[in-house]
Amino acid sequence: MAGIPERPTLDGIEDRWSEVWEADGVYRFDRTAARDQVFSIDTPPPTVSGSLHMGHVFSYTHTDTIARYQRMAGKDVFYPMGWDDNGLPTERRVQNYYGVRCDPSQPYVAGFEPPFRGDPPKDHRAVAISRPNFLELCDELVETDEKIFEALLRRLGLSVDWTLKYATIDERSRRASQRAFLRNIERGEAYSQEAPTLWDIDFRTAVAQAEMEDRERPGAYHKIAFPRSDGEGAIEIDTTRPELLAACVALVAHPDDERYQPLFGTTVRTPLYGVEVPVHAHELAQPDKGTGIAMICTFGDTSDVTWWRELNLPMRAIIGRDGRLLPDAPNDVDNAAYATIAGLTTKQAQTAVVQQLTESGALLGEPRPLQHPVKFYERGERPLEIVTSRQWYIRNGGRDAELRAELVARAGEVTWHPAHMRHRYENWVEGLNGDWLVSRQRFFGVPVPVWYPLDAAGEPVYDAPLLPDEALLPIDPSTDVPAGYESAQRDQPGGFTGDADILDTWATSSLTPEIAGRWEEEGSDLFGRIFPMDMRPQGHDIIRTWLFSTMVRSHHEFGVAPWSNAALSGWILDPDRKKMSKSKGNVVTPLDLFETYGTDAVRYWAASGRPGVDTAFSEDQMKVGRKLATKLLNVTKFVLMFGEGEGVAASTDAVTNPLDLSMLAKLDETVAEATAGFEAFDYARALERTEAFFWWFCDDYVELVKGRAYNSQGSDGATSAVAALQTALSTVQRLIAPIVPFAAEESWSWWNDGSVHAAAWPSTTGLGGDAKLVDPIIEVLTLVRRAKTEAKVSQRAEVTSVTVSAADDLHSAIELGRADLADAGTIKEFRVVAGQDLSCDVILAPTT
RNA sequence: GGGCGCAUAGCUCAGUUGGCUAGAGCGCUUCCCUUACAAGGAAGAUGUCGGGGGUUCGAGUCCCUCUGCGCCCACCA
Repeated sequence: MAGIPERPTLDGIEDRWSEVWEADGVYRFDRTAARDQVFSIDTPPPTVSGSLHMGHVFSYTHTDTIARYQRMAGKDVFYPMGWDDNGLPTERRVQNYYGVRCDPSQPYVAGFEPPFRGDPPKDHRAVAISRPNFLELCDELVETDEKIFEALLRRLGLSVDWTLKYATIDERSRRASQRAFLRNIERGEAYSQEAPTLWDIDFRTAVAQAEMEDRERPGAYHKIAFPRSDGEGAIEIDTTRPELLAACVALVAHPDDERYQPLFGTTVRTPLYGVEVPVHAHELAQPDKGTGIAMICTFGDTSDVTWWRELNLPMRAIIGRDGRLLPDAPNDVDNAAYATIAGLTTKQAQTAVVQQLTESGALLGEPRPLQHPVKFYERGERPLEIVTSRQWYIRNGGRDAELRAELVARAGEVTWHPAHMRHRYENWVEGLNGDWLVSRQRFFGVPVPVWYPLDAAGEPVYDAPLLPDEALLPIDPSTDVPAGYESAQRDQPGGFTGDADILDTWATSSLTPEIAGRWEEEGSDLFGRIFPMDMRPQGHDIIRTWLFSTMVRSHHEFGVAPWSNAALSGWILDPDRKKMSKSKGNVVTPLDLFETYGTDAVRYWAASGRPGVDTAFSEDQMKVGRKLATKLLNVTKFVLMFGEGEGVAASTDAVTNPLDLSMLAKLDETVAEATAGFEAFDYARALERTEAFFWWFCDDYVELVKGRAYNSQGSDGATSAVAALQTALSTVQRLIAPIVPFAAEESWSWWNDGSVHAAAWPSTTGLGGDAKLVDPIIEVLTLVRRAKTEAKVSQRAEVTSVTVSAADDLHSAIELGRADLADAGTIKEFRVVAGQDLSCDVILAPTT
């Protein structure tokens, strides 16, 4: 117990209490707790590729309020923190930060010093470094970034147990990721396949459907004439990608389209290249698009893939993995014509092809510009291409209706907050059109844990991958050697080769419950105590990635949904209702706001955003939060002045005055509502109810009974008032603690031992007072205040007499408040007379 | 094209199963240094509850419909 300070202040309480909480292990998870005593949280590991922003502060605060509530409600809270540091975002940051790029053909340099540490000049050309050197820099940068993240989240007051920290690149994560993936392979849930794949030409990796997004880009329709093989004129098609003409394998129109029905089964010749291609019918073709007949190329977009597959068309690939046209034409394409565009970028090739078509007369009219959506990797800068490559997939229902239905049904095991977020999940799952591509041609990630035997010709036998023993995990197939082989046999005919790819970052972060819970780690029984988890908090934008992928892995491995509740948080919006974006320069750093308003105030703003609802960034709300925190300190100081230093754990037995009981009845309602709010993961409602009571308590009730508490009406009245004040104070401090943990702890510490965050969640007093009894009395107080305000005198000014006119049924209540009102309003004479609506005749004492 | 959400005071939002004259905070106006708090306190003004129709004794709340805004998905020649 710290005692009451002279001048309560919020300054510095964050650092002070953070240290105490850490030292006392207030948030430490008890690993012996049984499953039904535990509340486990599948914390979203932030991507370690930059800085934490207000969106993080917003949603992490939401989760923390729930964690704190559950802890006070008696649960042993499993609240870990992780860092999502593997994958492309980190690689890109390393490239930009150090001015390097990974080139696996480079030799390792021991003790390598990067050219820069932070902000290389714009004209700097990235230095090519070996994969091990690159990975070392990844590790280095991630370590410093994570320290900064941890400091900020501690400052935010998150009640995480920092001893449970993990990172998605750490050894345990790699082990869990590889173990789960191997089991997917063994059960047939993961497979590798050579297939057309969405490909980012800058990152030079395959990407998944979930990571793809549309962006509006300018383009142009080009009308091209394909001469008919029978010599009867030409077929005109519109295309936005004339550069793919050499990759054309067919034309396609809708089967019902009478314009083209006579031509189905005939052939045409491609301009410039003279390749004979058939005219096909397919329902996917849209008669109202362009000329109603399209050229199919391998591959211009995803519908080309569909047509190519369903119409059994040949392959004429011309785009390489670097986004440039391949050096050699496909087999049956005139290589002389193709040579003029070989090696060009798609953009350069388009210019060249258009010029050639114009010269040959095959281009009809001028290109017609248009804006159209183009597919991008969500982190990419140039449009995705489609190339054929061998990749690993995990089955997610995209090619299997039965599995899809099972995954949709899993949503029913989860309570969604807010409920409509379930639709987004179902919508996504039902719209899947392919399995989950998990391999990436990148470097900083969990290696695909397989090798392939090489046949006599040195070709990999992909159908018979060599899998490691689980006990040896994690492995790196580029350095580790499969059982039964010698290191010298690597990449030798008859030997083996390691899979060079890594797993997509989601393939690991989809296992956060397993990673955090030390799934199948030797000597740990933790997982059984925390899984399935109670809560998955996350942004609604990653339902299709993180939420869904976690569901897929849990479904395959455990046949159960990984959590019982999913809490989806909204976006932060600019005050002008636009989604907050970094480019607009309107991003305020969290630390500045913590300094300006105090952490509690920022948390207050965050907690006022209802679950799942986009919320405007508002410093005004933070000011209100700061007021609340300040008020909590001040009213605590005031109430404790009456306790003679020892009013701790006030007994409600002493509360006898009906007004005090009425206040406690209101408090009981508040406790019930706040509890119901938190139970439903609605921290905003809990806050709103608590706050409404708190301000009423401070502004009205405390003012009303202040005099009595000062002993103006004898010791029984004072005892009742003080006991009621203390009961309410103790309760409010605990109700508000999940939202403003620092001010709550500070004020609690003045008169209690131990942390408020380890205290029991308040229960109702059950004293059965009449909550409404005190209302007309407060109303009279307000009328007296109004009279003074209108007379422009101090509230302390003396009142000669007050005549209250009120309906008969209020008289007894007002009588009960007579003495308190006289004190609070400095009223000499107080009368109650019969009347209709409540009104007051206030006669002020003459001022001198 | 399909799905979901939102629309209440100048602003940000509450309004839970339909029920007294529709609420809060911010902002605004006026006043007050009052022995917890002047980085405070008291009081006040402000609404065709997006439009139209329906159910009902009664609709911000339920049903239909229209409009506007936002998000997700599909389409992408």
